[in-house]
Amino acid sequence: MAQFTKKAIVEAFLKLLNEKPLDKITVKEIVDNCGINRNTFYYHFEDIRALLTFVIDGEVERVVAKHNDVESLEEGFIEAAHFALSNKRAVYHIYNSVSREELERYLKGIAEEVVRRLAEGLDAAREVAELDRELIIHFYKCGLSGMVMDWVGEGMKAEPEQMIRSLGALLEGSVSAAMEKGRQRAIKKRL
Amino acid sequence: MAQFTKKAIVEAFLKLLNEKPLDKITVKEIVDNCGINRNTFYYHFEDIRALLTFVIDGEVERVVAKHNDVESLEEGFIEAAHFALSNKRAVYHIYNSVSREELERYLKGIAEEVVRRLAEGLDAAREVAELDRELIIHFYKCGLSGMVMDWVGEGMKAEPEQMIRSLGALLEGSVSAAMEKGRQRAIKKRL
DNA sequence: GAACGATGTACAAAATCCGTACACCGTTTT
DNA sequence: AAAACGGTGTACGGATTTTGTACATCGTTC
Repeated sequence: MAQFTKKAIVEAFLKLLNEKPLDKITVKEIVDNCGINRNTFYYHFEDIRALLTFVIDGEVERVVAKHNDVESLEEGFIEAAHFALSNKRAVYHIYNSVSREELERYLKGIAEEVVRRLAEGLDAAREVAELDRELIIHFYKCGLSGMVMDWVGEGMKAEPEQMIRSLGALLEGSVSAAMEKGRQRAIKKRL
Repeated sequence: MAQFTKKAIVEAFLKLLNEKPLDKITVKEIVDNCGINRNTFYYHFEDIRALLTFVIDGEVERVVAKHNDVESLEEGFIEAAHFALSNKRAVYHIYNSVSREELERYLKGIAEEVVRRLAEGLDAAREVAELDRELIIHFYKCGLSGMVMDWVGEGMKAEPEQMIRSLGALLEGSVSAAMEKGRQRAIKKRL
């Protein structure tokens, strides 16, 4: 497995993304930048969009994977935020090259996984109507992804640590509270 | 060119060398550490010794290559010294795992190239008897390699910048002076 | 002295990478 | 308008690299 070539492509891509917007980057540039053949690029990725997806997915995976409790999930977020900060211009260029819709789709995908994990951990022992459960998750998903979207849109100024810690506390507390209310309504309905 | 696999091997090796002495490191460990097949190691290197040589040679090359004048040569040295400092334990483990003879052979190889370049630049226009010239180069070669040897042996405490700058000045001045004396003796002899 | 783990080697198969060539498209130049 | 240019995506054969498996050897351990 020449895992390393693929990594080199990603690195070259991030490097270029720190210099210019996505649509100014060509396959040839990437390829020249890490000294491989153009076909090798196409062997690993369908096109530049696929490469972008791969990079983002990789980051996402690093956030979500193996982070099952709230604390380690926070760690994951902080890691990701620092990655974003150290590639500020890259994130900026992605943010401005990709449509809002696509970005939100990505972010909500992550947020959903995150909230769902949190909820799973919290309401494991409780009974909550599926509908309420989904509604609540949906709400928090939007809140979370919206926050991240705005954070990037506003130039990633807020401190990741502080922001994420307090967001984490908020989530942990209010998700369980909301779930509880949902449970009570579910009980009421049943009577 | 899977240049990247070879690099990964080197990195894994350096990482391990930061943890334990050379003779405690196995091929399997290296190979496991970067997720490749054991044969892939043997495809790139004959054995661990060859890998060690490769690593050192690579460093040497970075020092000597493209550094033709005294100033840029100093830069090269400082770079190498910083590499050594950031891999302090690795250098320490190499230092203690390899025989003094071998180490000196390496160091003198580098030193010779360095001094010879310096001398070439300085006595290009002068006439110096070959014998004297070689003697002088030999002397400075030993001085230089000995200094480095001791620097490592004493735990690389001295500041690289300062050390190398003053050593550079000393070399530049005294090599040319020595060469001059050599030239005068050569003239004397001729009469 | 048997079991073990590491080494170094051999070889065939699989995976990866490269060179070349081609069709396509949008932009720029003439 | 036609030609030239530069980028994209694809195809394919051949070269290079990586892997799996197996084996003989050697020093250590039990």
